[in-house]
Amino acid sequence: MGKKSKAVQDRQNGKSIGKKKSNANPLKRHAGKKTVVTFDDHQDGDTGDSDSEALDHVSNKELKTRALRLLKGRESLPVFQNKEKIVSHIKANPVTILIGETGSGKSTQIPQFLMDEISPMHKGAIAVTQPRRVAAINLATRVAQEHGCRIGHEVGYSVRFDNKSHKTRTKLKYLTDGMLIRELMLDKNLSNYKCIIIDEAHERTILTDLILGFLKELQLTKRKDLKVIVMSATLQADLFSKFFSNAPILFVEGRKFKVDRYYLPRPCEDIVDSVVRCSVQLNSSETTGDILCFLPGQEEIDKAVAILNKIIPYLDESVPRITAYPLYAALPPKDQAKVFEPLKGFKRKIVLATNIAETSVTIPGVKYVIDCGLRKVKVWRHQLGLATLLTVPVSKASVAQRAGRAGRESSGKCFRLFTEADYKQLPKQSESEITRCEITSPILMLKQYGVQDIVNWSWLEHPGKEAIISGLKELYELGALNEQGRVTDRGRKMALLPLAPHLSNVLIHAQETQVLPYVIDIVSCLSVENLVLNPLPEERDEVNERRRALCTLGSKHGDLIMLKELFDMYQSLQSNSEKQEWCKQLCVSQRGFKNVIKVREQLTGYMKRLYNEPVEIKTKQDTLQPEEDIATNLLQPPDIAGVLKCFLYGFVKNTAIGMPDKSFRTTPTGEPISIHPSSMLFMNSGDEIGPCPAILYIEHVFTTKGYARSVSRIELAWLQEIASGVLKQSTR
DNA sequence: GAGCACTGC
Repeated sequence: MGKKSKAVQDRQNGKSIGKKKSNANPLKRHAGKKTVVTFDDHQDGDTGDSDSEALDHVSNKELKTRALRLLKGRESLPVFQNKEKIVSHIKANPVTILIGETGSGKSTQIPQFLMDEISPMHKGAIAVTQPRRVAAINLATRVAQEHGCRIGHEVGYSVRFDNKSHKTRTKLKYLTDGMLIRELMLDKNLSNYKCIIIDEAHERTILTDLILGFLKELQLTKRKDLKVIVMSATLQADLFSKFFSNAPILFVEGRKFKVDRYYLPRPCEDIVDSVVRCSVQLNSSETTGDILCFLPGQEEIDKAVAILNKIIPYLDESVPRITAYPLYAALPPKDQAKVFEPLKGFKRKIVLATNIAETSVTIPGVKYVIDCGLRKVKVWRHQLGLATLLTVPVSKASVAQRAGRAGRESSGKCFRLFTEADYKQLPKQSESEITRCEITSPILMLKQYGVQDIVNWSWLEHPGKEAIISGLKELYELGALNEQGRVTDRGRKMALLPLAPHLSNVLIHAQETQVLPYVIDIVSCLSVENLVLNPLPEERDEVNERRRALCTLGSKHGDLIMLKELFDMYQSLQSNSEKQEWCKQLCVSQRGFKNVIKVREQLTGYMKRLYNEPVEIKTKQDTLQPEEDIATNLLQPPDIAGVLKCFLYGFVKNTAIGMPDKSFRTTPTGEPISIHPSSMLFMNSGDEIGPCPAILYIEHVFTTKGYARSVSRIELAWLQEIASGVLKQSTR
């Protein structure tokens, strides 16, 4: 059904493919000359990424044949059998809540049904949002194959730094929820779309929650014709249904294998110990299949791996040889990749992972799951203005998701390191992001969109009045909102930058004080996660020493300046192998630095547009200098003051004053705060410039005590200069 | 003397 029309569409597109290629790669490399980003809704195909169309040599006929071959597999998916029912249901209702279990094929098939079946009278495309980039790219790639077209034509995707979609030609677009929010800001009515599908809505990310609120309001006002489908894997259906005035719920069962669940007869005392015991026992009793263990954090994982490695030599010859792998986000990508390598011979993988393996990473070959039932979660305290990192029990939904990891390829077993009674006590769902995070950025988005009354907006789940008020206050203090609560010119700029409002403000000040080229590098580094990695305990001291020796300014002025020094050094290295070796030596992520370059290009483009003037960007040649020169030429001490003062404009509240006993107390509340051991300034004796009179930090996290992360040394005079200015503004 | 997980034209 509808296959013929697809073929026709493809033939029509055959011509434009060649044309596309000829103007596909004009830009890149020379950052000084071009702007990658524009503020226009310019969705044309890929913007010149060199990996563009690997399928170019394949004929349209061949694409069709390949699609036909995939059809059999599609037809066996559970959603396919219910196609008629699903489609007629969606046609009849403005909002459909679709509960599809994993393996039902909902994310790939339903959008394709709608592509064929929604009346062509309805102009516009179908958008499918995903919380993660890789998912959006993978789904789009798969669906393009099934549909028999090239990626970026009828089927495409749009994620940060990578857009393979066409404004008019693309009929089905997979995008990250962040990208759809961006599109909403530019086109408040989403007039290019006839249907929006929100996938993985049960994950309840802040951005998905926001989109659902926007969609509800749109449907009530300017887009009564807009179809909305909310897809969710587990039971949060009632919440979504109620939110969309009791929209009907559709269930589609999945196709997964049976997973047997086992509980402990009584609670365990030490989860690391229990995980190790359980996996070793499992290794002796079961012959095939790998083991995936969920532990709350890096500390527990490293411990468990160390214990397993000690035990391995003593294992009986008759049982498979164990290889233990840690898996968490802060691990260098190379080590992360090891969990995917198949083992040869009489061997078994034991992967010890954080929550990363619950949704983001799927490990093939897993037949057994050991779940300690805990995870770490960051909770923002609005009253205190700091984040706390807590170890908490997971939800029933999470526990089910984790167990499901054992039944992806065949039937499996899941061992829960808690009692069945404890299981029954678990909350149904985890606390959603919107209720536990800082929401300055979402509030600014809403304001910029034109929402006046934030408290009474159509929140899927209300973040709480307190959170909204502290967010509004914060935005006012940053100069993003005026006394009437309206977005200022500065606020408009801040909303357009893909950064937290605090960092946007830093960038704006940098522009105003002519230090943008330095500051933009540091801000880019800060917005890339896991750039500076944590060395393993045995290499920790060496790595710290190397960093200290290379970053001479950073060791005096702190982590922000260190980031700049590291980035300059990275850029100055010629060959890839040199870069690789350098990254390894300093325990920093090469992939991270590649992202820094992308972020910097994007931010540079935005700043250029915002100020309508060229921003001076150093080309490779400008930053190419030996390490000594970086210290002498690139950042002179007066510049450092100027650079750090910019950060003070975004983070005045994140400052602490040095006490005579070398401890620090925060300026807003006088709480004690310690410099995090990962900081350059940790154990800093002050050297020739004396102990820090005050510090500025990007993050304040409470774990065992209050820690300042990404710390810089500042002078009391700067603090007085800037704090009084900010104070004046906020008390006016 | 320590680091849950995502994401943004």
